[in-house]
Amino acid sequence: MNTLKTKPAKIAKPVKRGNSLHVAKTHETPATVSIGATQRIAESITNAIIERRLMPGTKLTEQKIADIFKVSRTIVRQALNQLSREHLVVLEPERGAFVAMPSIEEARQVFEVRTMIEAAVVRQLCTRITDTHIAQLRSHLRDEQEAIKRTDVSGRTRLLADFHVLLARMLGNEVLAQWLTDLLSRSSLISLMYQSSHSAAHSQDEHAQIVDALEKRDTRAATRLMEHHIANVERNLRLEPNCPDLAAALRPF
Amino acid sequence: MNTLKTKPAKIAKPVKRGNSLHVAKTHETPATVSIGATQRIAESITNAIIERRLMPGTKLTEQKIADIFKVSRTIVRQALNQLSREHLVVLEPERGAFVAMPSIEEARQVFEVRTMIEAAVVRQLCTRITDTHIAQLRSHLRDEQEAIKRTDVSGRTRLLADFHVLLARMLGNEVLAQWLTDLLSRSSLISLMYQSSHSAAHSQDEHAQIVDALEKRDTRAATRLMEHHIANVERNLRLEPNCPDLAAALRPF
DNA sequence: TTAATTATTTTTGTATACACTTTAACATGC
DNA sequence: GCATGTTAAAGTGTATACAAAAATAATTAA
Repeated sequence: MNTLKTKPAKIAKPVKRGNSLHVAKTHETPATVSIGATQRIAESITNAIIERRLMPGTKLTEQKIADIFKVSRTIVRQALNQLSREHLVVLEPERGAFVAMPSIEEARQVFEVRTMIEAAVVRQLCTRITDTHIAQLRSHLRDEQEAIKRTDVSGRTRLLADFHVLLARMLGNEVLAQWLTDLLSRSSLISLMYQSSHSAAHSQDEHAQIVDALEKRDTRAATRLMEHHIANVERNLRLEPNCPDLAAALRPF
Repeated sequence: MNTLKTKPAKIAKPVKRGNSLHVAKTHETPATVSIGATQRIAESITNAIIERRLMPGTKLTEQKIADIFKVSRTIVRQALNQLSREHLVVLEPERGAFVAMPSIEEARQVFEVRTMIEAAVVRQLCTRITDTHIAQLRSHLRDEQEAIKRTDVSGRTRLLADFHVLLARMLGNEVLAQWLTDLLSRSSLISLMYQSSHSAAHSQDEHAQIVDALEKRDTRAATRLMEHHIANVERNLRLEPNCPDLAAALRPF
C-alpha cells in the first residue's frame, strides 16, 4: 500500500550515451582503469569459487574482504549482494555471506532448465548458423583440447562452460546469453560441489559431436546430442545424500 | 590477478535453517512485519512502474525516495541495485537511476527468449500436468476475466503475466519460475512503453485456448498456441522508431 | 536576446560511525 | 565432565558524513 507518488513524472531527456544494449560493460576494459571496484571484487570472488580456492560453505566476512581489497565494507557489500543474485553466494540475515551450497534439488532444477533451453538453442541454431560460426566453434574446440592437454583445470572448466554460452550468443540474443552465463556459473559450482566424475575429455568429445551435427544442420541429431550431453554431466554427479544430510540422518531425532 | 587468498577455507557448519530452496522469502509474510525494508521499497517501485505511475526514463533520485520511505539512502541504493539487475531500472554511473527504457532490440530479444522457453514449458507440461493443475489454471482464468470485466488495469496486467509464471511453476522448477518472473516484468515494461494494442480480452482468450489444449494433453496444439500467443503480443507493439530515435534522426549531426 | 562561462546547488559514490545481533569464550552450578 | 548462564568480542545492518562529479542557476560578453 506504499503508493510512492512522485512529481508528475518528470521524464529525463534521453541522454543516450551507450546506445546499444547492456553489452558495454560486459566487454573487457583496457587495464585496471577504474572499472567499478564492486565489479572487480565480484569477479575475484567468482573466480576464487570456480577455481576451487573458496569452498562451498565458506564464510565471507565483509571486513576481511574489505581489508584485502583496500576498500570499505560498502563496496564489498554491493559485490556480495550481486553474487547472491547470481546464486554463487547465500546471504543469511544477521549472519553474513557464505559461498553457496546448492542443494541436490537445486542441481536437478538447474540441469532441467539447461536441458530445455539449450536444446531449444541448438534447434534454433541449426536453421541459422553460418560458416563463420562453425569456424568459431572449431577454434573454441581446439582451445578446449589444449587446456585439457596441459591439465589447466580452471582454464578448461571455464572453456567447457563457455562453449554453451558461445552457442547461445550465436543466436544474437544477449538476454539469453546473459542468463545462460548465470546458469553455467551455477552449474560450475554444482559440479564442483558434487565432484563430477564426468571427465573433461569426455565432455570435450561431446562438444565436438554437437558441432559436427550443427555443421550438417542435422536438427534432430544436434538436439539429441545436446540433451544427452547435459544428462551425462548430471548423471555423473555424486548426488547421493552425502555430508550435509548424513549428519542429519544419523541424528536420533 | 587478484588472488583473494584466505585462510585454509574454514567451512562454516551447515546451520541449515531454511532447508528448502530459496522459496522461503518468496512466500508472502503475514503482515508489514519487518520483511527487509529494501525488499519493500523495490516492490513499491516495481508496482509503480508496472502500474504506470512511473514512466520509462523517469529519474529516481535516491534522497527523494529515501525521504518518502523514511529510510537512509543506503537502503534505497540496495533496492535500486536490485531493480537494475531485474532490468526495470538503469544505473548510469555518476548520474543516477532511471526507469528503464527497453530498446526495440531488447524487446525483440525478450520475446524471442520467451517464445523458446515457454514453448518448451508447455511441451513439458503436457506430459505431466495433473487435474489439480488444470483446476488451478481454470481458477486463474476466472480471475483474469473478472479483472478485465471491472477494468482493473493494474490487476489484469499482473494476472495476465502471472498466467505464464504459473505454467512454469507447475513444472516444479523454481529456478525456471524465478527467471520467467524476471522476463515477464521486463515484458510488462516493454508493452507499457510501446503501447500495446493487443487487447487484454484477446490475450485472456488465448490463455483459455492454451489451457484447453493442455487439458487434452495435445502437445502440438498447446505449443503452437503458446508460440502464436507470444507472437501476437509482440506483433501488436508499436515498434516503429518513435520518440527517442526521432529526436536523434532530426538532429543535423 | 543569445551564447558562453562561472558560481551554486544537487546528487552521487565511498567511507565511517554506531547500535544491535550473533558468536565465542569463559565461568558457574549441577 | 557436561550443561547452562554470563560476559566479551566480532560482525552485520543502517544511518550519516564528506569529497567529487553533475546539474542547475546566475552572470557576463557578444
